[in-house]
Amino acid sequence: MASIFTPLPDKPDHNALEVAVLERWEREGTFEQLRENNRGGPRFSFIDGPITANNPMGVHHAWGRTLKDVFQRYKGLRGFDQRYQNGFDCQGLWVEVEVEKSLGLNSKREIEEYGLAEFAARCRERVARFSEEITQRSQRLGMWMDWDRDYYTFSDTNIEYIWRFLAEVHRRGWLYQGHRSTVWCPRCGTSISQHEVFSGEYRELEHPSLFVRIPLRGREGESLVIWTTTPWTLPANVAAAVNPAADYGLTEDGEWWAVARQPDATFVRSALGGELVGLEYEGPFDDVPAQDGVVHRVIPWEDVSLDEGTGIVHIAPGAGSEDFELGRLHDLPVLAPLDEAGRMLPGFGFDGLSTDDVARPVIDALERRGLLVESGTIVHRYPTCWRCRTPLVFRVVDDWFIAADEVRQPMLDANASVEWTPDFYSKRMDDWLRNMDDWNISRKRYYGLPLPFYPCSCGHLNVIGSRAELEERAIRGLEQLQELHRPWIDEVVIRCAACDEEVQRVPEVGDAWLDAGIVPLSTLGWGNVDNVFAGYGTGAAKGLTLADLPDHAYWEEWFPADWVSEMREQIRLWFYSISFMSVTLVGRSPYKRVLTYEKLLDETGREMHRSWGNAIAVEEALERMGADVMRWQYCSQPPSQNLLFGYGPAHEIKRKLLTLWNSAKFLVDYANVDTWSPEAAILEAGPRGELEPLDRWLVERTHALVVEATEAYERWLTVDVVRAYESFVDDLSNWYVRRSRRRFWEGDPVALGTLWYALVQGLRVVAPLMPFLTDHLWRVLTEPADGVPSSVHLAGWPDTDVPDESLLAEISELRRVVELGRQARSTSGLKLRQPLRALVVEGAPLAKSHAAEIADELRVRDVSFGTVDASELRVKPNLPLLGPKLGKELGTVRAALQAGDFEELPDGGIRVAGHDLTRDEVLVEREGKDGWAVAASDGLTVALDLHLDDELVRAGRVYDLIHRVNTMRKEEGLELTDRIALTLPEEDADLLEHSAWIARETLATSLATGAELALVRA
RNA sequence: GGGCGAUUAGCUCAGUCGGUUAGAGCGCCGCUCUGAUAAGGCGGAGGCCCCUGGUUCGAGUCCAGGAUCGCCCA
Repeated sequence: MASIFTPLPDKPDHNALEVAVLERWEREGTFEQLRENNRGGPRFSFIDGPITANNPMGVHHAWGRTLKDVFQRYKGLRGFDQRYQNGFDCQGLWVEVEVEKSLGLNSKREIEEYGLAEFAARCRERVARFSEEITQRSQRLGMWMDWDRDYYTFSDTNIEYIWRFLAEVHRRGWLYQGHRSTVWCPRCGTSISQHEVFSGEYRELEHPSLFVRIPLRGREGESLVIWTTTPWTLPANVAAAVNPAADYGLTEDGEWWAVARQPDATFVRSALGGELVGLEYEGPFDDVPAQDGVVHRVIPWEDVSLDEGTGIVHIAPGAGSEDFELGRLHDLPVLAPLDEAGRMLPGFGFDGLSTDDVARPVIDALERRGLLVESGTIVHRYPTCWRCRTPLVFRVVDDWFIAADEVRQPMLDANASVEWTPDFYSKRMDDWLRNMDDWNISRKRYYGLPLPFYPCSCGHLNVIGSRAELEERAIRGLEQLQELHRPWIDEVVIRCAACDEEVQRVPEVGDAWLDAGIVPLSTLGWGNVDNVFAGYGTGAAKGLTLADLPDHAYWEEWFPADWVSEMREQIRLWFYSISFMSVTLVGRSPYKRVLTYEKLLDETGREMHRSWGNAIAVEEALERMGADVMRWQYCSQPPSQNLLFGYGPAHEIKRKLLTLWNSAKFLVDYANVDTWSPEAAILEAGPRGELEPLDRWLVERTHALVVEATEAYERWLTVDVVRAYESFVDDLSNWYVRRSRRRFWEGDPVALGTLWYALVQGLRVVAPLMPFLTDHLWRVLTEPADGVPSSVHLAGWPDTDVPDESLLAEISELRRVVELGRQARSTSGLKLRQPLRALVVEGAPLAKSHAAEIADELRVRDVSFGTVDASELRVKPNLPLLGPKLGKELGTVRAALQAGDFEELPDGGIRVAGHDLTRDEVLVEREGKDGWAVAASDGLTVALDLHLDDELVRAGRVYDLIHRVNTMRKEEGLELTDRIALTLPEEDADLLEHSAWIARETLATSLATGAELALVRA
């Protein structure tokens, strides 16, 4: 006879199962069906922060992508219409650097020799390749997205939207070209913006540590001592800063130090910093041409630290950002010593040397002239480039900036309306916004957003806001403009709006966060007149995507996002840039809610690094643990903490999932034996027939799960879904199934129906987290029932019936009784196979109706509820009741109770320290009773009668015998249903009075006695 | 220096509205089950809940100060 349910193997093969489910989704168009079902439903707008299509996807990406998928799936189950648009970040420094590496180029000069058009082609190829790879991995992870309609930030459409933003920024007067000190990567040859600096790593680096004497003019024999870790900045020195409020002292050697820095020194003279201000000194490299005419002065600076160095700070406005700001304040000359590649410019005495190479000659020169007080090294944290890990330097260059001051408050206001998960991140966003500098948007590079700035020699800055405007104002170059990228865009020359002269574009490209930041406007068609089918795939994105360019009405519907989710560092990156651009253009936050999360580390808590050998590749994880297990691991994590990811935790999860699997397998196996099959009606109405209390409990327990899980999803906390579900499975398996085994062996349809209901409802609740296993089990469990959706993902959300709390409380009290009973048994030294006569329970009124279950669970003949007659009585105050009632008196009462200084009243109350307390106001526990095992906790006491008689001992032997026989059955390889002929040894002949019992439990068709215990298949 | 977090068992973490003997998983020890078996169940050992003050009848929990760690900004 054919099985009703497809039998399940002993354990799941996650990888194979997931691949099969993926094929089924594909074959049956499951995702398309879901979208079709939800079309026209309420909208849930999610906007995807773009993933860089530049490298393979990592397990840390898989975390974020899992969360995105989980909540879209949840909303899908709840009937929400969604866009499911994935995004790729496609241009900027990150792509360039990887392409450079793969081509073996290592400088800007080499890129230019290679040719910009060719270089751009290689960049696009890389994006095409990795967007495809990331798509495949994401699909394997179970991510449901509209994969043919991704947005690519290098599309001309996206670029045009950014132009429009920049034109608006210019119109408001926020755009300026700044001659400023910026953080610079000497290898990449470009500046790094404030938010990028901290994306790079601070590395422990060893640098020189120099104490240098600079002689004061007009004060023979007196010098200031300064400290620096960057010798290359010394030739650019123009001033020395002192803390005006600090004490300085002159040593016997004629050196000025902050007193705080030389606590043990003897000073021949002392002065406040303020008194030193204005003094002139000889610079350390006055002889170099760049220093011609520079007068070196002492200036005041409140921020001079007295915690390190000498308390006198060397100032080089051309080589440090604070120095530059101070220089402006005090009108100091700016000597910029470095070229684009971080090498010393002519005129500083060390032509062409790198910042590292210059250290030695500088030290030697100082030494020679007797200016070196001390030379050593220091290991300190130093910022490095976020792409190539080269240590960064400061350079004074012309960069383009967007002034942030006017948009700061509106952005703060917008953030005030955003709901953050976890909520404290809102404060971090505020902090970032309050401190944000002007946005450095230009990069002196090649493959990126072409900044549409055309500064004319007449002084007018032309900013082009669209391709149409460009075409209208172009004089030449349009014919070869295949896309809005270098080198083609550089050939287009326009006419100046002010003076009609020809103007060329600046060579700079834009910060990649402009590309990602415009997405809430560009992908949704803000301000666009007509929907353009497949209209987003323009320029470099042509052929990569079929995404539409929607019209403005669509934008109105889908903006702002109901929800976005990215990792924490996106606060200063994507959350910042989308907010900046949306607040500027449309005056409001582009998202209403955010889920953000911490960092992914290896399972021992170390960062993952390929070179450390502890990185886990996505493919390997998918194969070895499977997508569901990965996803479960991600979802188990509170988002405010680092996730420790690895195979160890994965193994634990597999074991937990095995409990679920076994519960399902248990149902399938016995239903197949008993030819029970489910009906679709159970899904909505619950199990049918005469439900036992335990069945009703499982139904309510299931309702409680649905309610808990729903609340957790609504709070965007997957970890609470996981906890709720794991506890549910534990209850289902270790209480319901274990308590109900016999009913399944007997084919009880009510038990089968109840378990089926609980399992299937449970699957629905975690389907978003674990889409494969749930759908596989759903299919196996629902196939025999007509009219059930073909996939759990099409089944919608279960009704959130309010669970019957009183029934749940009843069972939880029952379980406490059993737990204490087990504790009592374990202290008694009598094994569970030995039945006992009696158990007395005190303090568990709710469990009364479950006496039979308690008896069975603890293998006790008689369970009674009443007072345990024990030698010791322990009474404790019921604090939540007595605290408010007694106030300060509570201490006295408590002490008296503890000391045993009380008397029992006839009604069960307690008289203590002049107070009559009712039965409810105290917790009574008892212990110590001869011949009994007593256990107590939280006002609940159980006492187990340990006296044995012949009848009990014989019954214990029967249990032992049954156990031995069943072990033998298994060893002989008998099937569950095989019948046997059983022979008992002569000495057990007295057990034959229980032959019916023995026969039933061992499936024996005949019992006899013989020389030894034996069985044969009947 | 400013901001945001964290600190609970050997490890990783829960801890509800302030309430009685502070929990779980892993690891360790012991027991048990043998119709989940490279599993399951039960029990045990293992805690200065970072420190100091305060509020309170009562503080792991609330408040203040400090320490240490992490992150963000100077």
